[in-house]
Amino acid sequence: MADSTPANPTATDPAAAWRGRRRRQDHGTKRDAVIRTAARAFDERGYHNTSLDDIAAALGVTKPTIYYYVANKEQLLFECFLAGLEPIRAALRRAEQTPGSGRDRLREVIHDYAVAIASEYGWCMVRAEHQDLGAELGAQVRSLKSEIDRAIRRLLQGGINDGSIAVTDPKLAAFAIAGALNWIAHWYRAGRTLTADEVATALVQFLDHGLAPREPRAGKPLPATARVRRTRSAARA
Amino acid sequence: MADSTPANPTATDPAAAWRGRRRRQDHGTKRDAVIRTAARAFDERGYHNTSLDDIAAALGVTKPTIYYYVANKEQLLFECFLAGLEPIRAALRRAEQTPGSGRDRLREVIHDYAVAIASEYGWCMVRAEHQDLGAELGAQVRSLKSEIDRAIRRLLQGGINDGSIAVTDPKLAAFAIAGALNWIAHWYRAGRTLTADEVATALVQFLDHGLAPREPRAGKPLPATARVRRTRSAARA
DNA sequence: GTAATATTCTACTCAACAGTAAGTTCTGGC
DNA sequence: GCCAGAACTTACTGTTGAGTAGAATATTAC
Repeated sequence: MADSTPANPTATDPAAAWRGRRRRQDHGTKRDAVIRTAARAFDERGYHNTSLDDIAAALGVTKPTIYYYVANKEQLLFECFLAGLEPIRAALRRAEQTPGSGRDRLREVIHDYAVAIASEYGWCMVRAEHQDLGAELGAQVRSLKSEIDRAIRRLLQGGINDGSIAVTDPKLAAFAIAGALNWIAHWYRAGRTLTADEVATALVQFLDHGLAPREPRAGKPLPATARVRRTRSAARA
Repeated sequence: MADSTPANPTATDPAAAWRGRRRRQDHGTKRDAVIRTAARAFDERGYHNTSLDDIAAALGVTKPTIYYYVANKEQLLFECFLAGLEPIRAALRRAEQTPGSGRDRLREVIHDYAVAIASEYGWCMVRAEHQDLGAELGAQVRSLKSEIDRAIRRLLQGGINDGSIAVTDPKLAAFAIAGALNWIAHWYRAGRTLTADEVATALVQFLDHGLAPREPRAGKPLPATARVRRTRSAARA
């Protein structure tokens, strides 16, 4: 749902915002193009290996032009983060208002979350270092991320309460689910064998299988604390 | 090999390798101290926000001393990666030689993998960018990582074949599991509420629950990890 | 048209930091 | 007690890249 503007060429080729007639383009369109191009460059080469000159070159402009649209490099990364995060927040808002079991609602969120991470903003959301944003923006990112974490935990807890989900530790489960989804940003490349939607659907299936209660019949809790034997891992202090 | 010296103070405080009266220390010990200190610094501030002067200062030496032990900054990161990876490779080797169902063997690997990621080398293994190593070392890292990925897929496939594991897509499942585990490097901090072993055990439980077949099959008794907790809530349609 | 404003450019500054040259000090071997 | 080489230092170089000043050009308003 991110780039749904009907026939928007800047979605596939942001530099198009500058090409063609030098007519006064919408300021917002160009700003979006800057952000999207930056996100792609960061994804490809990393934040520190991407100079603003690189991004400018990809857009067919010069470095000061970028400063006309964003305050500095930090803020550029921050905007990439926000742009990518929006669909996830939307999905969570939707889930809050949707009726249904916790598990059903979580399934929807997992799907949309996965698609969002598979987007060009995935890197900025998942792999960018908080230290690269300043103290100010870093704290904002942290806050937004933990908000999402809490929302997922709430969904899990809801599912546990209504019996649609069976996990022992919702906090750990939330981390595990987030990890499985965020990891998409590490391995997925658009345009290969799988579409983002296929990946999302497959992960929904895998995770949902793990969340489901083991047996549909109620009222027979097993005292199961599966212990891993052979603990010969050296303690690190 | 890495930190096997019994009462080794350099494990907690690598700078100790230089302190004390004993000037001429073992070359290997100091080199390990350099690598471990670098790993911690990278974890804390990121690769690019850590200068070699920072690492040198943490060790109580000067920058050229670091060059006495490693060729350059890239190689330093690479060594951190290798150091962290070793326990994982060991766990996989062990699994290959161990009898038992695919699921049992995978459980062991997951545990040891999680502990390894929770180590001080977790950042270097998971979050370091391949581009920051050169083409040469980057390719080596990629190769080692994909080797691990293949091993996990093999374990999954083995479990599918012997009926102890039920997943539809082993490739996707391997990514999901790796993601859940690697994500530890993003959120876990040693010395807080949980020990590495506790985290590992909890994740083993969560993931194992997801891998288990839905209902017990004939001839393959499953360990009692299943757990259904029903609260008194009514089901909603 | 012309003034006002928006946009983009050229041409810089300045600091950070990887990496090095060349010298100094320590230590074990003899 | 002297030497060879290991270990470490001080003091540099060169480059890269973020960020800026101010001029130039385009676009809109009138």
